[in-house]
Amino acid sequence: MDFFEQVGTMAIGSRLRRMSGVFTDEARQVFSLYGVGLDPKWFPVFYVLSRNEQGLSTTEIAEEIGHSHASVSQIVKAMCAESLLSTSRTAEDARVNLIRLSDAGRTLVPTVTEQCADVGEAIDELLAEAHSDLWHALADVEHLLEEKPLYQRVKERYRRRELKHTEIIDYRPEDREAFKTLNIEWIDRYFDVEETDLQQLDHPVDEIIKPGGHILMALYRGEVVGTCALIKADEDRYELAKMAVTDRVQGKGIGLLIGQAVIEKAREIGAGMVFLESNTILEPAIALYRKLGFKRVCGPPSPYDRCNIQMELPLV
Amino acid sequence: MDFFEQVGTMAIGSRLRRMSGVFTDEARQVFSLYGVGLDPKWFPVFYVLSRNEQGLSTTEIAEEIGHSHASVSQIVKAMCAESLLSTSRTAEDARVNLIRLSDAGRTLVPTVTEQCADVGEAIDELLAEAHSDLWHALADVEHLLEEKPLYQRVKERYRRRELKHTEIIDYRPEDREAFKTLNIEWIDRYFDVEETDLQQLDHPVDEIIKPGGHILMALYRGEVVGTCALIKADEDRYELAKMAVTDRVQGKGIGLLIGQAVIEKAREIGAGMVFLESNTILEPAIALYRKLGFKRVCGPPSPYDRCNIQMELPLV
DNA sequence: CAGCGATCCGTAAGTTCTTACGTAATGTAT
DNA sequence: ATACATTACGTAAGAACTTACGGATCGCTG
Repeated sequence: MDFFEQVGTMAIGSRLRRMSGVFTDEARQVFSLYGVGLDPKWFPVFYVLSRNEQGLSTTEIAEEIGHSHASVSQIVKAMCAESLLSTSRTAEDARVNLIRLSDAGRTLVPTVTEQCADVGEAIDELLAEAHSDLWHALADVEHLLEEKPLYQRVKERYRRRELKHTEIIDYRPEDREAFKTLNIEWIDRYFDVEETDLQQLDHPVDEIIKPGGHILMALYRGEVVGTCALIKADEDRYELAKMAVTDRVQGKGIGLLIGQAVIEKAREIGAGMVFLESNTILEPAIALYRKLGFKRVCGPPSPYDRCNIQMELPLV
Repeated sequence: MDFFEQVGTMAIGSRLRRMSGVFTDEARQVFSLYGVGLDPKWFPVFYVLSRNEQGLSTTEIAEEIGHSHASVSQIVKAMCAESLLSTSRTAEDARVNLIRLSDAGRTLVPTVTEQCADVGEAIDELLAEAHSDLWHALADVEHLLEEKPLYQRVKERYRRRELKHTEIIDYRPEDREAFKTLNIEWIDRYFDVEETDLQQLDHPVDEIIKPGGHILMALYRGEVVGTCALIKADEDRYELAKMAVTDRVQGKGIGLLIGQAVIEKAREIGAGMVFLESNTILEPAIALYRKLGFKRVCGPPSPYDRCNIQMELPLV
């Protein structure tokens, strides 16, 4: 059982579960000590009902105690079987089940109140003996997780790790095939490939690079997985286009990396601004552009049918 | 959901469970992020096997990760179905199922190791941001609960509370019936009622009080629930006998209270020592006597058949 | 007022453990 | 060597929730 020592904090989930199990077991004993015929799992329901004399609906109880409504429904059913509760449909709304303590249930309140006081004190004593404050630590962690879930924290690290295996390079002659495939792949999924597309995809050097543009390729573990072009519009303005990252490496932040590299490239060559055209149904892409600093603008109509949004990023 | 605020620390069990649920959900996402086909619940098993190249038995894994062997058995079955593990009976003992990672399983180790590192870091970061140290708080509480379980802590309070409703008084004429019933009740359960018993139980005043002894009665919420006699043996020595507490109020510490009162009474009347006779099958009683300070001695044979142990408590 | 989505609830089934139980293999005491 | 307790294991069933689903009922909309 030195498992926890070995894997350390990573096993915090299991550890919390185990500890909660310990408390559950203890609770069982405590409840039998006080001799009220109350199943420990009924306690939360009993408690909220004891301080809501006028009764509560299933959903209200569920929200109050943080269970699902189904769970409350089951507990209420069991407590009714012991005739601790009485239920009735409300007059105003025939859907809601108004639940309240029965007379039998109310007779338990004084004892349960005493029990609460004793248990509360005992736990306070327990927590006070510890060097670190478990109760506040739980509250802290709860808040911190709300602010930024663990998944996101891990993902940041994951990306950082994956980016070490990612490299952005300038277009090489052997990338011609990949440049085309990567783009066709996604255009085809959402739209029809247009003539303008094929023109550029088939002749990247003539159509993009020779006129003063650039093409960057993203390599992941040595393999081409993404691309993005910077097409010269005029002396000052460049278009970010033909951005594509293969599905296989989605979620590693490679899109962001190649986007940043393209903007960096634009700065290097003295561009005053970068613009792009896209479609609002490509939500992740739009989010990425926004993250890169692009703002939506209304410009002249696009040569592409599929575009319904224009964005730009001033560089000076 | 201000339930936790209202019931306070008493709901710590639920709170721990909820938090462990949050971590479990997060874990699910993290595991899918890294794309190893590993069910989060398999992780502990996978982990211990990854650092025990030579293989482990079901029970060994269970002990290591703190699950039941049945749980491990089920997990192993599932992992075998995905051919992540290989199992074989050992040569020395045909009962044990030697479990180890298969080749397929071993190929996951590097990725899982990376994942562990990332998750570990992320959680460390998370915990470091909190003001109180959750990890150490858990460890502290675990130790404190081992030392003195919650049940015991609550019980102390319960008894204290119940003792407020308990009162020890001197024998009154109207207690004659109760004095007899309380004693017959328990003697009858374990032994046969003897002639000596009946003599004293039927004539407590003549047999016990008039010869210089005392009888105390315990009242719980005004009702007689226990009794104990102090019988004069000679000028210096008194016998503690006829101690009985009704089942109904067992566990409230009333036995201890009445015992202490009897010893107090013995002190008052200048006794040099108190002795008693009992039977070792009455374990709770013996434990109580010990708690009162009595030590086992070997004395002259008892007039009661049922007695096989003698104890005494010097008062000076 | 018919139509339709939203809401409330109860039942069923699933999840992830656990305890209970039966079986086969070992140890051990007679 | 035979009987009996012990150990290791797997299966089944249970515990305490959850999610999924479907049936009523409501409120709104045209």
